Amino acid sequence: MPSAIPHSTLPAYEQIKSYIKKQISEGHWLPGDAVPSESALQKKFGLSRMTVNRAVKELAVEGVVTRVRGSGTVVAQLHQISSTLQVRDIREEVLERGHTPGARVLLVEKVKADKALAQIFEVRSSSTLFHSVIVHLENGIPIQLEDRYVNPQSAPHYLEQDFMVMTPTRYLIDHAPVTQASYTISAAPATRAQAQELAMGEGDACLLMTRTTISGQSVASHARLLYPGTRYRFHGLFAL
Amino acid sequence: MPSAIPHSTLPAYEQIKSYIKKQISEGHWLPGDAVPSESALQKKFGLSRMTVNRAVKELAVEGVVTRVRGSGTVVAQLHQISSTLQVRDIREEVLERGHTPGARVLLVEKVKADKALAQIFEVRSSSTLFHSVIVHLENGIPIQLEDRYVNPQSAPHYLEQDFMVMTPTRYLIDHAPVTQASYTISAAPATRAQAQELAMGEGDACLLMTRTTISGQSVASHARLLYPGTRYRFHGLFAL
DNA sequence: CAGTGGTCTAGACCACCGA
DNA sequence: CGGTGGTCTAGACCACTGG
Repeated sequence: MPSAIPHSTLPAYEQIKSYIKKQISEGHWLPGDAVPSESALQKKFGLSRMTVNRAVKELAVEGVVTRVRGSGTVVAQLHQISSTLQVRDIREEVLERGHTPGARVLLVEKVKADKALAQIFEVRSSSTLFHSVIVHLENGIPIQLEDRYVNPQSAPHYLEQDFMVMTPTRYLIDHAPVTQASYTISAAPATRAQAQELAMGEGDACLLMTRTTISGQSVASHARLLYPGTRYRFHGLFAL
Repeated sequence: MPSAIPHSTLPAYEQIKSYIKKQISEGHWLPGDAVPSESALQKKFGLSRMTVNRAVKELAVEGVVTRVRGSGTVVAQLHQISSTLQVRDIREEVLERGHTPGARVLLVEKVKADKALAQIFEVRSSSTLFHSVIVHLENGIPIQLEDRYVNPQSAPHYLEQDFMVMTPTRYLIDHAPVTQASYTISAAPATRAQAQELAMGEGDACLLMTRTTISGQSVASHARLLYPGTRYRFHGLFAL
């Protein structure tokens, strides 16, 4: 009697997951408490071990439980409020909100890498880099000042793009497949020039995201993304 | 001939994952390109379909590929630079850095919910709430101003805690199991009072995280966490 | 319709942990 | 040592997609 999918019902492994999450969220199983072993759950639900294993393994990936081979499964100690922070193309983000994206290209140029840039890109000082500065708009209002350097080796035709319609992020995604990226989020006051472009006051609080992406073996791009603190925020959601 | 784990080597499914990720990161397969079907990979690697399925399924969960039932698997369009942003207990974070945590308790009180708080907590106006304001220190330097409201129903003994040694976050994790949490990250200027507690200037840029956690059926806590923009940042890392 | 991925089974061998 | 989770197999039925 294979395939016990009860038709129009949740998959069996989802039911096991729900059961376990319910016990935890209702406080019956506290952090550190043991979760029934796979064989126990197998008997309880009348399912094969592979199915039970999938359910509990996914909960472990989600950080709900902790598994130790040879020892057992326990309710995770730290219900870390972790969730994937989506870092996406700003233009697509605006479109998704049903608003009108826009861009003002302030600068597109070649530059020689100074010491700091050379270190970030792991190239010799005075190597050529591409540089662009763009203000992104949402319904005509500035929401991001993008100051970006690009490695010519990763995207030789970067400077020829029309950044009014194709954002640098989008172009790089398509032409320099990302293998790694690191970012930091902090806060910074707007300089006089930045404040002017973002239509805010000098010294006003901004969100600053710096992002470095690696494509293949080389550093492809380094960007400083400045958001008006009052007009932009990152969201996250965590659900058991 | 079961169990073809080649001993001291990566699991078979990891090898398939590596193979696919390598093709993508080397640019052989571009976003939108088809990934070989499970049956094709099965033949290529000489593995059972379940093993192949696990490999590709995990890549789908990680956002590397997109799968459509009946259609096939393609390289994901947007290599979203998404990574789990860990939101953790500040004290544990400081300890992990090998530094000395500290705290100054500025305020611990009962309050009547005003309209805004009543809405957040989904209780009647003028219901009782707990309120605490604490400055968290790292090596004696202020790094977070925590202004938190707590639902008495979720943590009746909240006010009796010694927040010098047990952070509110930690206490709530242990006593009000989190089932959901939502947060936003934005930037804000420090008010005069905030600036004083955080040892910075009035109006200086701060990172502001607001976080609301739900435990069971009720809103357990709402916190405004203010970080000096120059002394604190969130990190993230994404790797294919 | 054939091909795809989604789910499931009933076994199996293994590495590891704690008693 | 027995029990745990980690991995794997060789089948299977199903829902869905596309031509």
